Amino acid sequence: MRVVEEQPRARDANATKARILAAAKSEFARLGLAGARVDEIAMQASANKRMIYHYFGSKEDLFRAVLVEAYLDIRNAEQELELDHLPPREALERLVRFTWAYYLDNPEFITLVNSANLHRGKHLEKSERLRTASRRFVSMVQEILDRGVADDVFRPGIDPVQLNITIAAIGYYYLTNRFTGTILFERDFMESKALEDRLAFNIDTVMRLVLA
Amino acid sequence: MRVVEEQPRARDANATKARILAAAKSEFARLGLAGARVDEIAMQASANKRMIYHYFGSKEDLFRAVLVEAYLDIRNAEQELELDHLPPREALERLVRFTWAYYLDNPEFITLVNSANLHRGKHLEKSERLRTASRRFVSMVQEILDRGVADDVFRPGIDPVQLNITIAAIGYYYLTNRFTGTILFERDFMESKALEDRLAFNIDTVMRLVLA
DNA sequence: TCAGTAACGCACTAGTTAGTTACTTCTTGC
DNA sequence: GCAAGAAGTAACTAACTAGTGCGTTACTGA
Repeated sequence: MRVVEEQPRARDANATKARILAAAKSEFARLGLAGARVDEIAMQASANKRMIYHYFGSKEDLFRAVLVEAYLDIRNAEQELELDHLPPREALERLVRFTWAYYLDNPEFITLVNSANLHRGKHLEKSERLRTASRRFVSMVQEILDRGVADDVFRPGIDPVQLNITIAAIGYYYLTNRFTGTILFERDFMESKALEDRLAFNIDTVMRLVLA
Repeated sequence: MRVVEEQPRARDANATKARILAAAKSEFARLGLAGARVDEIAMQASANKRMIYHYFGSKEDLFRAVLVEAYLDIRNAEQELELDHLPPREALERLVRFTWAYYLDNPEFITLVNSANLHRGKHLEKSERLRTASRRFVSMVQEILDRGVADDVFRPGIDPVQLNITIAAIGYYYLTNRFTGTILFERDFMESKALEDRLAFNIDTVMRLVLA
């Protein structure tokens, strides 16, 4: 007698791997490496826990895979900006707006990076793909700065890495510490007016930093 | 027969509490709330685990106590700066230098704040002492800005909270993400020259932001 | 001086957790 | 059409972990 039954899922290694990775990203972002539970990741991925060990080897290696993917995602998004088609001022402002929007739209990126650094970066070692992507990103900013200096709108001698760090910092810090910030400073950090104000302040900060 | 024996420790509730709190701060900073182990904290404090539950109630309440202490510590240090005796420019530069030095000298503060925010601030709720301390800090910066505007060295209309956040951000981000930063940007973030450069860049950033 | 109380410690428990064993089921290249 | 390997599953384990029960030891105030 054949009653209504769940179909066994079509077998698809790539899809299963992707579901595990997505569930892991969400759980590691929400609870950190130590706080996340492998069983919970398996459940969220609608996969068997054994599959996690089959595809990724260990909890730490899964975390490693999540981190690499998260970094490649943001570096890819940055490349799609095509800032070299814009005048230097517009290009830089667009980069500041993009960075801010990316953190807002991908809050798990921030907590993953925090977790990676809590563990002193040991899950990110020697990934040549990441280093290449970062190099390309720094060159992109360097080029904007060079064009700005040539046009006499930016002052010379600005280190593109320091500038990058600052652009990231002024958005990242506000968002990662929004909970303690909201409590200590008695204002809602996530209210839309507050977000607007912060973005405007950040654009102003960066422009005053680079303008000739 | 009395052989050589450990003396039972003199009983001192405050000392035991303080040792537990110090050990907890170190462990929570190093491993996060989920990663820290109550047994390890007890061992590091040379205390019995039972004492932790006696004095603090639970692992989460111990974490709460560590966080409140960490915030009160930095706010107290800030108050000792006595910036109101300095001309506005010097006062602001001193604040930037202080913030940077505090993070460098108290790296556990940064990871504790990150952990507090990973848990969405729920361990920091409704501490009136902290709110009072924060208010006093914002007033301090507001006063520097006001004096600067009166002296025509600072431009008017700067929000002291936004300025505070930025001053914290540009130091905090660099240091908290120094591990991934070192890997991605292929430079040692903690080398003394790198630290100097970053501080100089940050002072420059803040000055360009506020100067008239 | 001694009873009451606070500090302290041992040994345990109930529940969890990363990782594994031993198996079945599906898919694919020949 | 079928062998072989890959995908998938359930049940298990050994180690761990927050929290506790219950007893002992040192202070302290009356």
